[in-house]
Order: sequence, then C-alpha cells, then structure tokens
Amino acid sequence: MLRISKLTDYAIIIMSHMARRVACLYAATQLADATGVALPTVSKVLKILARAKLVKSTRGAKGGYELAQLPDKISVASIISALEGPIALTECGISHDHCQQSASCTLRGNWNPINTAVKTALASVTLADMIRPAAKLPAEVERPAQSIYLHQQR
Amino acid sequence: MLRISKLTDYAIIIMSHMARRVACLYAATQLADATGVALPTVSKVLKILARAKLVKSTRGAKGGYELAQLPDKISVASIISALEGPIALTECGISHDHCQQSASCTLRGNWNPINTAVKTALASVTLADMIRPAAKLPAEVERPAQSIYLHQQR
DNA sequence: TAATTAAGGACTAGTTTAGTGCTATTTAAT
DNA sequence: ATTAAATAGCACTAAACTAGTCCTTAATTA
Repeated sequence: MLRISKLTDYAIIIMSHMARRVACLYAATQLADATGVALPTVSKVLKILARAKLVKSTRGAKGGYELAQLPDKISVASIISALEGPIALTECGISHDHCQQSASCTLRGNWNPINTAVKTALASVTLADMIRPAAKLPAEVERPAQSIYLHQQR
Repeated sequence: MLRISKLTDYAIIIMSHMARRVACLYAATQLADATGVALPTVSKVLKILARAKLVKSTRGAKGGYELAQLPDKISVASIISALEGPIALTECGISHDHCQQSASCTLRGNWNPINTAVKTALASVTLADMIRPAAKLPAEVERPAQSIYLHQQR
C-alpha cells in the first residue's frame, strides 16, 4: 500500500506531539504516555531521530528530547528519510548497481518522474501542517482510494 | 524506504513496455523476454492487472494482453492501487477501525496533508511520462531527499 | 553516590512478500 | 475432433524484513 513503516508512523506522531510545545524537554517516558506507543519503541525511535539530528537530546536526570528546529522547518520527507533512508520507490531510484535488469531495464532513470513527484510532495508537508486543526482539504482527496477521510475529527 | 513492492515495480515496467506500442497483443512469454522478469512472475502481475482492468486479456492461442487505455490515460497511481490497494501511507489513512491508538491518536485525520500530497503526485504521472526518453534530469537525483524539488519536469 | 535519563547494540518472533507450481479454461489451427 | 497455445485462479514455501524487547554503557543532576 505504498506504506511507511510503523516506526516512521510513530516518529511522525511523536514529533507532532513535540511540535505542539517547542523549547521544552520531553522524556521518552512522557512521550510514551502521551502517544500511547510503548516506551521501548518510543526510545528506539527517538534514538534514530537524534542520530539524524531531527531532535536534540539531553542526557542525565532532567534530560530529554526536543525538536532540533521549528515545526515549520521540519518536513515529513526528512523524517521519513531518517527512518527509512532516501526516498525512492524502487531500488533503481537509489542506485543502479543493484539493478539486475540493467541490460533490459531501458526504463532506467525514468523512475525519476515518479520519485521526483513523491519527494516534492513530501518535502512540502511540514510538522506545522500536521498539527494544524486540518479542515482545509478539498474533496479530491477521496477520489483514488476511498471515502473515509470525510470525518475530520480534531 | 517508502517502497513499492517488487511486483508493483514489475507492473510498471511491463506496462511501460506495452505502452510503447499500443493496440497489439503481448503474450506473457514475450513480455518476460522483453523485460527480463521471470515468466511466472510476469503472469502473476498481468493477472492482477487484468482483474483491475488496467490491461485487457485475450485467451487462447494467439491471445495475450494489451493496455486497456492509452498510455496518457493510465496513471502510476492506478497501477500502484491495483497491486497494493488504496494509496495511504498508514493504516489510519484507510480505516480508523484498526487504529489501536485511537484514544491518544489525536493526529487522526491529519495524515491527510501527507496522503493527499502523495496521491496527487502519483496521479499526475502517467505511463506516457514514463516512456518519454527522459534526459532532462540533472545529476542530483541521488541526493537523499533534499534540494531536488526545484525542477518540475513534466 | 544514587537516581534518572539517553545511547547503542543484539536478539527473537511475527508478518509479509516473492516466487513457483499445479490445474482448469478458452481459443485457434490443423 | 484434437492438439497446442494462452490466460485464470489458487495454493504453497522459503526468504526477507519489521517490530518490539532487553541489556549494558554513559552522562548528568541532586
């Protein structure tokens, strides 16, 4: 389903939570409570995010995590890349070395329209967008997939 | 890596091949040769595409497959949906019933900016775009995720 | 020095995907 | 009619990947 992994899902949830109040430290425990994600998992995600410099960590008692930048400067694309590596829908998009079909793969490079489109899309959505009450989206959304997105709670 | 499955990958490769000459029947064997994908796999993919009405099948000797529409009418989004189901990056995007965190998931619905962005992007790329000689893209493609979104080809 | 909190790595169970094979059905040609 | 060429549909297996957990180390504060 063109899925992101659950870990990435959690990362976005966690960071969205942190985006609601910036410049204050969140302990992993606290974030686990707030999001309903199990603590070990929250820790794992935060470690990855810290390594990717999307959050800043402070060790020791009274330590915790905070966003490394303001919410409108953090794109969803950067979060996804941090957890899953470069955004490319196929191996071809990353490196041609692995491309078994390279001989017959006359399509090489032509994945670009797709990859570019998706990257552009994801780079344009920021954490700030995610925490906005959400209401503004036109109807077209439902079209391709389904009809569920109607109820915009919260 | 925000991946599509290999099967979807193959589907796009196969259909791109078929797009280069329309209104002629391609047997599965023929497509396997042309694309370098193993025959059983090609068959599997074509069956799925046929069920989704993206290709038309003709049974019997001299049978084969052909595109159901002209290449510029077939979007990459429709191919992906055929193989992987509705395009949504998370479960939340499909149905809220499965959402374990529903209580704490105050983000619900806010996946929409992301899902919308991606769907729109994929709906705008067609098979016709995929078979265009492609030359217009600069080297930056490999970059991880950033800075590339400037050039809006197509 | 004790308590709190993050960092890093290793491991396991579970799920998903890919690929293959088998049988049935349809059509064309001889 | 019969045979050959194709697709349709289903079921199965092995391999890869993901998620989640746990343990040990390091840093900071009180």
